[in-house]
Amino acid sequence: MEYNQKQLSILEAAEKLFASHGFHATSVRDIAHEADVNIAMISYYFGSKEKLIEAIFLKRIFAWKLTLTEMLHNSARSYVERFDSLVETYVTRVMGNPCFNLMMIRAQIQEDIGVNDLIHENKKEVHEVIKAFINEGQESGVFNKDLDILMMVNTLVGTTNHIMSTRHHFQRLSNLEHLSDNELQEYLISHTSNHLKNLFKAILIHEA
Amino acid sequence: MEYNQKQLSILEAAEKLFASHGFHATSVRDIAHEADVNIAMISYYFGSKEKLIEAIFLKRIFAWKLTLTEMLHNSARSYVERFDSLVETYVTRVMGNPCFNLMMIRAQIQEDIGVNDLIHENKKEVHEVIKAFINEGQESGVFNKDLDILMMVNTLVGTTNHIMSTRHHFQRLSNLEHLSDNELQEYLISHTSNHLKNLFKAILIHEA
DNA sequence: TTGATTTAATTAAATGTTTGTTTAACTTTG
DNA sequence: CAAAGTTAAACAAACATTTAATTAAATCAA
Repeated sequence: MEYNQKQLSILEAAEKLFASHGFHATSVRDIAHEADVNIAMISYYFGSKEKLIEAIFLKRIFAWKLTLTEMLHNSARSYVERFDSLVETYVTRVMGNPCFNLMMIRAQIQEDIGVNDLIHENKKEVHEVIKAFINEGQESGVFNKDLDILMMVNTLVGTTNHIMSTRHHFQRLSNLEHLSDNELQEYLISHTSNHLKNLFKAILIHEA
Repeated sequence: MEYNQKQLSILEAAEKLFASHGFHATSVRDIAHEADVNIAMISYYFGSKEKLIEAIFLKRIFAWKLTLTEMLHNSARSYVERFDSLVETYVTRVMGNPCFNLMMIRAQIQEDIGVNDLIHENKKEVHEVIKAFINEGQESGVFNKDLDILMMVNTLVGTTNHIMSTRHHFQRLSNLEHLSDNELQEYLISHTSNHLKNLFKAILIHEA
């Protein structure tokens, strides 16, 4: 799990190219060229194109699970604070790593890329953690009963991913074409997380 | 725009394969085999693999724009009824045509497939129609002011697409593995559209 | 520290498939 | 009998991966 500079160049280049052109449309030649290494280095270090994409996923998924669990178990903060922080952290993470998250979306859609089982296993664990947190908040009387937690998670993930993956359509539709990529990213983080927090608060803590 | 049986077989096979394996991972040989036609027929009828995918998009997009406009302009129904019908019709359409919608999602993510401009143009028109409808509802006092319509549309589209494209993950997480594909589809249509209607109603017609 | 020897890193070239598209011959149809 | 439909075979280009040769780095006894 420890990579040298050349391996990191390959991982970064692959993530970028897989994200914008897709796994199958990206040749190992393209990756080697983008990373400025010889073609054979990819087989030498990672074995194959398939194993390369697996390495990318394993690295990121592990880190996210850790962040999430620590955040929701932080009992120093109120349930509402922790929920807001969940939304904001998730949105920030997706908007901040568009390349990786586009890869992830594509891998879930595609049935033939080997990492699908890995992703499902991770989804399940993440869902359990969030469900446990919200149930705890319900028992302590902060959150409403009768919440469809799975649907809420799907709204969080679906909305955020959709806005991220079509952000340039969004930019044009909002007349924000004067913004730089970084400015757009900041804008999307604040607007998306505020929108979602409002939406969820309406069913989480207000009466029906 | 009028296709014979052989052309329809090709279109259907291509839609299915592009959806599950992606554009680049699907060879014209695969399509020819799935459609049970000779390889050369694809070039003969559609010119190229690129023009084949364009034909698929043009056919579907035109039909959806027509349905939507007619529905929202039907002044015999109340604003709330028309809004509910918008949500329900959209969800039904996405869940009912997973192949095509997976293709659409992928095309938006991928920058190199030629249909991206076509999709953006369509998105813009659809957004204008929905915006005009909601503004009308606001002026007649049915809907709240200060709505971020673009964010709402992104939540509708993002949530629905996400649930559709990860429906088998969803099925496992909900312990619904005993359902057939058709039963699952029915379940997803009703649950997703009810969830979204509730969510939107909380910010559309209830006070802040 | 030196020099011998092994290991790891790197390369250009070659390998054998698979790709999208075309061709030229053949059959069916109006 | 010409036009449209259909086919198997052929095409060059691009593909992922391997090979064999070369260089750099590491190891270690003297």
